[in-house]
Amino acid sequence: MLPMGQPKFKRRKADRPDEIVAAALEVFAEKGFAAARLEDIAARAGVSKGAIYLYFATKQDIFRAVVEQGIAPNLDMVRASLAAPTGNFADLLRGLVKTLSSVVAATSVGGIVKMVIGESRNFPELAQAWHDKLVHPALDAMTGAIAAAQVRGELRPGDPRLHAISLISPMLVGVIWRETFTPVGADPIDIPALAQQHVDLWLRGVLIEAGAAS
Amino acid sequence: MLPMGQPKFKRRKADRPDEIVAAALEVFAEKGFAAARLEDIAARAGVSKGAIYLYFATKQDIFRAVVEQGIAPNLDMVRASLAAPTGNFADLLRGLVKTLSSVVAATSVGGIVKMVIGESRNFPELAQAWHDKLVHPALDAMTGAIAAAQVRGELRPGDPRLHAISLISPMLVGVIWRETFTPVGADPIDIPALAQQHVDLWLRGVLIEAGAAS
Amino acid sequence: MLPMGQPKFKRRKADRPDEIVAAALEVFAEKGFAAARLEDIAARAGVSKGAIYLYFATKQDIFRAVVEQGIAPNLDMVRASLAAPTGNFADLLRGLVKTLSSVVAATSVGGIVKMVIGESRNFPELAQAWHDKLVHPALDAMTGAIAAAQVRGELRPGDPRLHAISLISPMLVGVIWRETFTPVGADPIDIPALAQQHVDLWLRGVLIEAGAAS
Amino acid sequence: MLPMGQPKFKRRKADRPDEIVAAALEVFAEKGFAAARLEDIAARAGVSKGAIYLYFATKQDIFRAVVEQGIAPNLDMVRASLAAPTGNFADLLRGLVKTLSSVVAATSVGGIVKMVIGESRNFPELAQAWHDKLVHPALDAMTGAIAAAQVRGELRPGDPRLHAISLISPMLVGVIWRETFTPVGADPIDIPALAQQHVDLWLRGVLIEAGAAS
DNA sequence: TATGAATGAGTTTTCATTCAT
DNA sequence: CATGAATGAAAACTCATTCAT
Repeated sequence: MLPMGQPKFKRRKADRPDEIVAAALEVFAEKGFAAARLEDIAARAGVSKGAIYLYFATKQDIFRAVVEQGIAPNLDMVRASLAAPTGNFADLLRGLVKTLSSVVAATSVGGIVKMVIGESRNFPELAQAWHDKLVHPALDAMTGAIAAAQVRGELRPGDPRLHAISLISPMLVGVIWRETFTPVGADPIDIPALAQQHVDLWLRGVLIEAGAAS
Repeated sequence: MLPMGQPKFKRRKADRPDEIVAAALEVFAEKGFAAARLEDIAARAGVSKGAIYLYFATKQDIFRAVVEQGIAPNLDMVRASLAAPTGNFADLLRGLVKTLSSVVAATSVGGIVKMVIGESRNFPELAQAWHDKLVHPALDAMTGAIAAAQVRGELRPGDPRLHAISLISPMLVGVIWRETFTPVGADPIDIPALAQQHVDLWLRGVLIEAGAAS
Repeated sequence: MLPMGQPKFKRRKADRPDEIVAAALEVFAEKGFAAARLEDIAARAGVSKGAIYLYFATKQDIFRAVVEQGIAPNLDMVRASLAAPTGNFADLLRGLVKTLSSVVAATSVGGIVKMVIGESRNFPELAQAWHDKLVHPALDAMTGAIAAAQVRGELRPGDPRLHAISLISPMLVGVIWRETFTPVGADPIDIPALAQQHVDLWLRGVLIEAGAAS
Repeated sequence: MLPMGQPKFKRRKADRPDEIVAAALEVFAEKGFAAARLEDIAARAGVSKGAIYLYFATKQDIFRAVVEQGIAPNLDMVRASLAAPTGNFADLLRGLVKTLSSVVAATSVGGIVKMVIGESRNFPELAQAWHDKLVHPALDAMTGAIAAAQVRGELRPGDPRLHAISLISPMLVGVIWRETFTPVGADPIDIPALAQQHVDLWLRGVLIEAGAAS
């Protein structure tokens, strides 16, 4: 029996749950919920199978933690963008999209999005949480901003919610493409470039109208 | 009313595979591959578990059949749209999108798309087949049409592949939304309306420019 | 509907059971009872799976028929050998062994023996039938002949049953070797040569005794 | 009585595989490979079905382990016998046979031999391993010893390999008899007695020749 | 707390047997 | 009689979860 207790470099137990969730995210994103094996998650988190049950009661709980943990940071980002000073719409949008596309490129939202989509029928509560807490507020905010800009005469008329959807769709598709087709040899999509070109086009129109060149 | 009543016979070898694939599509789309139970597929197809193995060697084979069977009809649709008379780009596009959005609204592509995305890591061959046989050709054709229209001076410059992605993204997102969020109480997205407004906007631009006709 | 009945070359239905038994013998000998598939037997017999059930109620019944059908012809052979005129023992034995080893070389007893050995615990009735109807009578007859020859002073003393076993063992081992090791590349055993040399040796002794050369 | 009572603990990773192999040997020897149920093996080993899969990947692997584990100890025995001091052939042989027949009487080779014979077509690799590692070396050694004794003038001429086969056959048949016919009521064969009488006879000859010493 | 051997319920897969044609 | 599609009971195998250490 060692006289002086544990080695000081031992990982703090307080970090364990996060490490497990991080490992679980990888495995779930790769295999989906049902095909993911607790043993793989444990191995990737560097703990034993049994240790996982010290922090989570069931496999479903881990999954829930993973998906819910993906909400908060993105929610913050959305809130931050909404809190921007109300300049003109074009500038607002360009700023937002820049932030968004860098977040999307840098984080693992991709995997979580895949999971939310793929397991929406098996975990409706999670799809709902994602919708209610993240997707709907974000979409709502953007819809509101568009409507306001329309009222101000900055934007043409048109259903503002559909406009909002049009705006973010390519980025979402870019993420899905990266998760789905790039790994099997498809040409990658340059998400920031796509986002920028899309927004430019969206803002300026693509048809060259006689006498109305930009 | 049929003169002699429907045959209630069990022997229908020729029809079985399609019935099984149809049932499997429903179950796989709902649960994903791993969580789908052969027993459920069998029950929904109205056959016994054993009968499935008269037509498919493994569960994976059923899955493959489902996903591959989703390629051909859509491929035909793409081909048909490409064979359209070469009018001006706007008309071509409006026609294509109309077809596309009605197909998307009427068929079960939604479920298959979900499966392809969700199981892309577990069945890379299928993701690849979908990409190589359907997604890439379709995207390529659209990219070509856009590039041609740019050359003709109908469209502004810009990366034509990214343009093509921008164009179809909202429809894809609409389908995913329908599969993911509508079932948990989210406001549905009117896909045809979205598609039309998106195309209009894409073609005409959304910013009201001084001196530009509507 | 054909006016004149069946084509005359159609196989007589009376032959069917035998054909099935013959096919079953092959498959059972190769795979053993449990691993043999009815479908394989049917295919090898050139009939449908269903047809088998017109002649046999269960798979076990086919197996019983196969094993029992292996008894009768061999039993006849034993009887014939026993009915031989009581010459001196050596001649009797040489005749018997010649017959025996040619039978063994020409027929499929090998496979049946394998089956009887391998399935003796699963079908004790069959092991018993083989013992009671074939093995025991044959062994008994030979034991009797040896005992008689001992009484006549032709043979040295010794347990006659053990002597009988000694005598036939090499032939049995030869058959088992042929079924077991020859197919995996072992040098084959020349059963007739083995039988003859064994009997010669058995009759004459192998030690060269001083002053007693044959 | 053990001082502290037997540990009734479940955790015995090191012992499990052997316990499972021992249990499997019994079940396989009784039922054959295909008819043996994992559940029976597990029950006889005192573990759950699942525990077996902690040590063996498939049912076939267990079978292989059982059969291969039967090779080594017998191989040792053969080697030991061969290492005997080169006395005259008769003594060598009597020693060998004594060892052999006691081993055969005391161990479970019988069951394994049955399995090797019965499953030779389903597991050719195992039949081959038994032949190459055990049967062939043993037979070869004996063949060599016989040939040498012939050269020394101790033994009469004759194919030494067939001689070797003649010599061991009765013991093999004795084992098979014990496994096959004794359980269904046949008179048992006294294997050591059979072996001794066989060797005596083999060495001395059975025909009483005029003028020959006993 | 932490481990990982052990459990057993649940799933895929096989195949003897049935039965509609 | 004959067929072979269909059935469903049985068996191999997996893996989330428990628990002795």
